[in-house]
Amino acid sequence: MGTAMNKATAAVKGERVAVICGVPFDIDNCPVRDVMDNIGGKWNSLMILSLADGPLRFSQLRRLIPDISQRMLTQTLRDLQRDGYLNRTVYPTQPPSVEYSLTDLGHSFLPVLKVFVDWSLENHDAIRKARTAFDAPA
Amino acid sequence: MGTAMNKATAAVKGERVAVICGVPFDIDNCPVRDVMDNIGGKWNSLMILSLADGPLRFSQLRRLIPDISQRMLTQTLRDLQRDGYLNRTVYPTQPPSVEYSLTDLGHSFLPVLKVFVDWSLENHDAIRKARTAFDAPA
DNA sequence: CTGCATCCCCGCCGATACTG
DNA sequence: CAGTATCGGCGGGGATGCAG
Repeated sequence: MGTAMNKATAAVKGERVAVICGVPFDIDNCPVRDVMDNIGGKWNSLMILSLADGPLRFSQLRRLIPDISQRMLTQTLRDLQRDGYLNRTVYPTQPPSVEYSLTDLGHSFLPVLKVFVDWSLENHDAIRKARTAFDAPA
Repeated sequence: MGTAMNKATAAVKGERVAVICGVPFDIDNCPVRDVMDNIGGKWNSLMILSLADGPLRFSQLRRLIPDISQRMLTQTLRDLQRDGYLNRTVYPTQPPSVEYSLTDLGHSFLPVLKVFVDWSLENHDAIRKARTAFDAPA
């Protein structure tokens, strides 16, 4: 869900806005899309949920989410920190330990995520059924 | 956010589950991830919102969301139909017209989306500020 | 322990052209 | 009007190895 755009179209169009449900959507700088980019990644929402109950260190997160690679763990954490969801605190021990915790912004997002999680759990079966029905040979 | 996995790792691992916030997350078949895949695409959520007020035809959607290509419009609509969010009704006129509308599942998702949209609008500035602060040269 | 660098595959998405 | 087909770029994300 990138906001990327080549220069040609960028030069032609100017601030196209779609008004949907009374909400103006700036196609080129859409808040919804922007947030979706942040938490739509493979591990991002899981990461925020993991820190809901308190700070965790890198290796703790690694153990909590068994299937993530170091690479993606590092990258996901950096992305979320960059967008203000996470704090990163380095303790100069030997060897060093790094603790991650939710910011106020991160905490404020938890209820949103909860609504999403609840709906997903409740409707996942229906979705899977719809999918297999659709894929069934006509 | 694909649930894809090569056979080697699939054979090795068996039903790893991470318990986060009291909710068990089946890493390999995670409802949250599955739903996120559905509506995390570039146009998907916008499409659902567009149909919130009532059914629309293909060309109407095209006009409503000016920057989408035919290809992505078709594909997005098919994906959402496949997962049960949308109905697709063909009227055998000349030339044919096709109408898209939300299913019950699609309607039930609107409140979830609204929570998400509201939060995004409210916190977009904070996120952008966090981002530029993070990107600022140390 | 925490992280970065590299290689590489694959799927999203755009642009363009063509069909009933 | 409502699609389908094809090509191609770009980025997400996994595997592996190295570093402080």
